[in-house]
Amino acid sequence: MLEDYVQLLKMHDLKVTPQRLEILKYLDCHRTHPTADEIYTALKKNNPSLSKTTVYNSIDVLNKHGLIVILTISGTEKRYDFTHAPHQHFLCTRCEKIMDINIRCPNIGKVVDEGCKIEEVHGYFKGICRQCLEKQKEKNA
Amino acid sequence: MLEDYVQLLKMHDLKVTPQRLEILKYLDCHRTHPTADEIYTALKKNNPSLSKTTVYNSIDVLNKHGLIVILTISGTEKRYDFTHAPHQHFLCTRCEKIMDINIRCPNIGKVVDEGCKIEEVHGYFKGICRQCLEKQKEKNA
DNA sequence: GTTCGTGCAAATCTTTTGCAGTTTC
DNA sequence: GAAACTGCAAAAGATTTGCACGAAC
Repeated sequence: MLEDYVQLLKMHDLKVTPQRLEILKYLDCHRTHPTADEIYTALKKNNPSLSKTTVYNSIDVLNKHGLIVILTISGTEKRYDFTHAPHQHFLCTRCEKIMDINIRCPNIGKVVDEGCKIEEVHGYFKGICRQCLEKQKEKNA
Repeated sequence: MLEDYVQLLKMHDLKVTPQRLEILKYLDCHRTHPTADEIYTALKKNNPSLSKTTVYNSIDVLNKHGLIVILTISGTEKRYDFTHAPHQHFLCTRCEKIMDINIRCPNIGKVVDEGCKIEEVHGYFKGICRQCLEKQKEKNA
């Protein structure tokens, strides 16, 4: 519901603008870790005046308020994730797809030994995804 | 020993060039996760003809052969780490320093459930480091 | 009405590419 | 001597900045 995003923004004392609502909604509905450019291109269709600066600006505030997470698993561009249940990410180095994975690792996030305050935890795994492995198998056969 | 780096390169069937030796040595001796620019600036002092392209080229082959690891914990630029014992990284969002941390997480790297082949594991933690926390405490006092 | 957000153009920063000349093996 | 490496200049790609106008509260 769009009203949910309105509430979400208000809860964080953020001004409610159509652009922010659309970006939030897009990220909530597309858990595919899109780039800024992908968000921009997708939303531009229904809002031709949208600018990339606004996408970056909005991403920045939404992230600062914890509504979205920035992924740096791909070194070349940032990707964005609607904030939801903790999970890790897997990048296939063959097809470049990024997918959510769940790894049981009870110790993650519990490191306070060294006296530092941990606010964000990112588990990034890289390798070859099932589809790509299977494609290779077929090829070899 | 410089001879060690020569052997390391030869073991991987890589041509031994002064630039590669220097870069390897630099990363081995400076476990501070430097950027390409930091490596370049540091090595340029003793080798004024060094080019940034060579730094990037060398980094690329060394990484492809597993001698160094690329860190994407900072979204803005890549950082490099001489390959050694598995460990995780912590980025202080206040002072921007990146440090090694060790987290006991026996499950990490053992995910083959989903049928994907994991080749690299990166644990990135972000927050505020001890020094910055203490600085803040003093300020508040 | 004031504060904050949007969008344009230009700038910045990191990394990549094409290519001629040089080095390694 | 062939193949690979280096370094220059230019290009590419992502993100940021300055600023005028407009929207939200």
